[in-house]
Amino acid sequence: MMFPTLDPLLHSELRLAIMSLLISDVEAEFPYIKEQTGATAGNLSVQIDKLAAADYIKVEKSFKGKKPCTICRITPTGLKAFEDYVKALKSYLDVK
Amino acid sequence: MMFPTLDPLLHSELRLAIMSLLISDVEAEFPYIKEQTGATAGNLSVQIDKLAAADYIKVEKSFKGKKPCTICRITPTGLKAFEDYVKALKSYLDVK
DNA sequence: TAATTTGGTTTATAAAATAAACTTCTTTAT
DNA sequence: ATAAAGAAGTTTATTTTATAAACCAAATTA
Repeated sequence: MMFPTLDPLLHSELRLAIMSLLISDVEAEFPYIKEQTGATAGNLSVQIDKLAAADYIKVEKSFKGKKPCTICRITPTGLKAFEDYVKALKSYLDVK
Repeated sequence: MMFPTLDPLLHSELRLAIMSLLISDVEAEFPYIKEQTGATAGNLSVQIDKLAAADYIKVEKSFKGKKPCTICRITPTGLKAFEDYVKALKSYLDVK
């Protein structure tokens, strides 16, 4: 096949946005990701779980004062996957 | 929202591959697209229909000798959509 | 003439995305 | 002190999408 497969975990608008954020921001809290992506909390929760299950991100739960706080960070695996995804996408986009 | 929405019609591996082919090749026959994308005929047929329904491509059916022949071409609408999609994607990928 | 191949379409199933409903705890207002 | 509202998520249900399997008609090959 001339087109490489696109990692289905990354080929999703919301998950890609999450990863994109985590690459530039190093770490981000749930509400911040929610605000930046415009996603609903439910959708975001589900997609974060999927990324975490694949070890693309790490999720750390703690308390900020009395409130629960969920922090996400990208992993080396996730970074590699993102880079590979971008590379693969280029085969589709660099049409010349 | 800081991430633009990605046209769901294009944010699909197979449909994107089809569009990518049609941009470089101007026109392509069903079996050629099938071979280049590695898709099954059924899947390809469905996805071509969706692109045609949105007027992203035009499908022309004829006969080549005795055999049916399905030719696909991208439309100006499709080209515009593809360009917009690429532009939108860059917001996700150009992480710096 | 029977089996196989070509060129597809239609239908059914599996997987994914998304939203709606719910939970727990906190803060604010009465 | 208590009720209402808000924050921070999770769980579950629904819808959509992708994909494969089954099918069909005509042509070719054995």
